[in-house]
Amino acid sequence: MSLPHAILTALLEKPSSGLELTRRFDRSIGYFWSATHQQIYRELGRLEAEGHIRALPAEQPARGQRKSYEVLPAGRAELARWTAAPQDPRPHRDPLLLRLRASAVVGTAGLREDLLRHLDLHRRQLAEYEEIRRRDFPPGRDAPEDRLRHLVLRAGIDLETFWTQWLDRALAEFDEMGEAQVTDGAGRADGAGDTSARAPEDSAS
Amino acid sequence: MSLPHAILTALLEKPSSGLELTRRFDRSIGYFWSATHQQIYRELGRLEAEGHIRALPAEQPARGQRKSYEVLPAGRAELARWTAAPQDPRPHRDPLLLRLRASAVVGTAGLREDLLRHLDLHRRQLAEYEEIRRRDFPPGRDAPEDRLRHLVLRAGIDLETFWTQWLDRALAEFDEMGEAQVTDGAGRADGAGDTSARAPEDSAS
DNA sequence: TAGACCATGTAACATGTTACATGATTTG
DNA sequence: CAAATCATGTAACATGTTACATGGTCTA
Repeated sequence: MSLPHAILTALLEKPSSGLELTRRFDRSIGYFWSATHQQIYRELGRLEAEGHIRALPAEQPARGQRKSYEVLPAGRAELARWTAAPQDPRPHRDPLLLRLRASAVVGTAGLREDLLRHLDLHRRQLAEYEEIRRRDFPPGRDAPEDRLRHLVLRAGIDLETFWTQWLDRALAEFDEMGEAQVTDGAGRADGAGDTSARAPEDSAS
Repeated sequence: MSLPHAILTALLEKPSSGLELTRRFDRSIGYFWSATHQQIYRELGRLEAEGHIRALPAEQPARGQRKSYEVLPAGRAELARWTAAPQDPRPHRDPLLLRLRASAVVGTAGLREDLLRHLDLHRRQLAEYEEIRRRDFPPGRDAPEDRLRHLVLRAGIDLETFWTQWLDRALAEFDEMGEAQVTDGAGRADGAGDTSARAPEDSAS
């Protein structure tokens, strides 16, 4: 239920064509709500059908011609409604944590390299956010809109900081485990294995 | 591509029926890969069809009868393969950050209460994780599997810590903005509004 | 024996992903 | 004018969500 509202926000900030939106989703908005161009075109169609946006009049016809959209009053009202309505936090879904947990059962083979790769990616993302911060939020601006957007950016910075720190620690643990490491993996995929590998968390009642 | 692997991990830790899995997904595994019972039953069916798991023989017939599953060698091998294979981090999707950004354009009405509510929810989750940590990871255990699972738990703890801190700060900002607050919202949904509300991040290139 | 809950499922739909198609514009 | 790239889309599929259905077991 969020993609249309992400698009409405982006269009209110600046009327755009589908491709422009796609590019902006690769930069700013997409940092916390990503979308592919297929999703965006599909959603633009729906939003137009619902009367929330309209194509800017510029006598452009069919395929291959760019088409810009702007938000209509009904769209703005819908966005305001959605923003004000309470919403529960959505549950996390993180494959990397899942793989780590799986590795406690089937072995850590291959994982370390990918942790390193992720660490690098998160460091780059962090650097990118900090560059944006330097550029767009110099000390002393405090229009409410700037404060709100700065707050969002700080969430991104703090999240990436968390990941880099956590991955550092994870890698340190991997190194400490050293030889004692569970490198089993497919080695005994013959299934004669123990099923005693219960995870502690499940011990709860 | 992760749900089947989450289920394989859970079943390796302990063979279970669909409902038992559902409950465990509400507790431990589900903290970083949630799933409803419908998803779980659908996926159990597929995993069985693929020969990755099998129902434990216990002459239980049709509907309404519990059916336990265990992982077969092929399933364990598939899990090991998946765990070792590199995977890119998936992009974030966070409606709350989106709403905050939208509020820079359509007003902050209603948001503060929901931030408070989220703060409360994250504090509770944090307390729950710390309770699990006290119970299951007393100092001095260092079997590799425990270390790996502890690492995962710490990611949960650190993430919830991040959210509580960030929400604290966000609420402080809201209070500072005070009267100057953008409480507009539907107030001028007549659409005569400014479209000059460009977000700084978009100024790139 | 009626109602609550346990346990497994079906169906319909919404959202997200991947692969491909098509016309327009630019550039060598 | 051929090839690359821009811009908009279609189709098929995978995943996730919501609402409901069905039979079994327990308890007042």
